[in-house]
Amino acid sequence: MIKVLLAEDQVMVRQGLKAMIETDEEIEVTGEADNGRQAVVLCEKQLFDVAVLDIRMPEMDGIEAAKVLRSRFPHLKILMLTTFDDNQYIMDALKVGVSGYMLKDGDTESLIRSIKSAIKGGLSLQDQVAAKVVPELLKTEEQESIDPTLTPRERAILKCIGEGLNNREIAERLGLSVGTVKNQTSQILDKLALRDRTQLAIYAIRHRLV
Amino acid sequence: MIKVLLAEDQVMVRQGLKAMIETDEEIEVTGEADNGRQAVVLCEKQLFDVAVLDIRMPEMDGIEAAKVLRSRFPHLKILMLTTFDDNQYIMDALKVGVSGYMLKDGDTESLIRSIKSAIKGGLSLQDQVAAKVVPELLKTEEQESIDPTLTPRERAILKCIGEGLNNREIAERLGLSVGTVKNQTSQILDKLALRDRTQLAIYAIRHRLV
DNA sequence: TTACATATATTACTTTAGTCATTTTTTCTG
DNA sequence: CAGAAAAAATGACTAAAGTAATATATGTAA
Repeated sequence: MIKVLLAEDQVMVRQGLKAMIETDEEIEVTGEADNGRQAVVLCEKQLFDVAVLDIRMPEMDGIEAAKVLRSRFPHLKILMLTTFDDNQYIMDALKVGVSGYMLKDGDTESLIRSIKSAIKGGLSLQDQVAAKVVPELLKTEEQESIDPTLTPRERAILKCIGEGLNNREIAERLGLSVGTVKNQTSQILDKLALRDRTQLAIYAIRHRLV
Repeated sequence: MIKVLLAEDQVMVRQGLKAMIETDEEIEVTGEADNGRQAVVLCEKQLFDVAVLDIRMPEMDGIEAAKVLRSRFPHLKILMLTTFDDNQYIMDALKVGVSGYMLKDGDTESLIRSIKSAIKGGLSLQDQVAAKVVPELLKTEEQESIDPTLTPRERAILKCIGEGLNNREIAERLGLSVGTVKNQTSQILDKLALRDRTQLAIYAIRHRLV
């Protein structure tokens, strides 16, 4: 039997959710809370498998509560529930490490499916939510392609610069003389049309060489 | 009626999928292909709403095909189908902009749900897939908190260094003398226990100051 | 007001980075 | 093997970065 804690400040919504959840005979709502703080207190007294938290609650909101619960009860799975598909909320929740994020206007089956999936280590994202959040996450992933005229040696040096090494350290690591490293660095600066190693380091990081 | 193109090299699997998909009376498989190239050719002749592509196919794989289809037929929604939940594949597919990524061992309903969701602009990620890929994407998002002992001025200078400015440029931008900028930089180096401005630039970027 | 802290500036100095012309060494290729 | 091409090294130089001690203004709390 899956024990669920339901935290939601609007009583009617909470009762509706409880009824929805308990249509499944493997799941049981064994705790209810009006806000995040109450949810945390309840978790200290009772054992739950899954906590379903509304994002917007008085006193302590869902994100805060999730953060606390994640650190104190690592095995507890957390599902966020909201009417808003606000990007920032989604990001925050994902960073905390919740097991799912669903909109309240979802249907009974998907809520139940999410609870069961959370137990198995899955992460439930409703399709509209995923469609919003994944492109957002990918933004930081994109990297412009690195200048192809750089030789492997030059790339190696550029990488070292991106790690913050000075010329002597680079020379040691690559088995070159300091003078050679300087010369190569000049070459790289030339090819990339940059001015100094600081700009090279920035370039290296932005192009994910390091 | 939703018109679906099904690209999958194993005939039996393809027929199985077709049967599964067509249990829904709103969806119809109006095209079948053995590989990515054929899929592209078919799309040039016929109009489809959704293309379901196997990742692994001879001649042209699903990712390649997806790339081509996305650029030539922007309104066509693409779902990737695979037996492997390989991280790299998922990333590649998401970067191309597919509308979903599902494992072949999924059930009929979820496949149909994904097709319908794709039409509406959703992005279907099975829970196991999302659980793998989202933490991966978040990795690059994390930023350690910046040293709180830095003064606002020092932060401003650090930011400038992170943009690749030299001391003269920083002095101009902030209305200081070059000497002051140097002194402040020394201060920052001291506080952050770093050695030179290159390492400062790296710090600035990693901490999302720039 | 005194005294103290803070921010900025100045000066003089050392070290590192970067440029450039030239040479040496290595590697490849006919 | 000869000779060209590429990679690495040298040395001499300039410019920029970084250090450190000290000076000057400005505001603020005792």
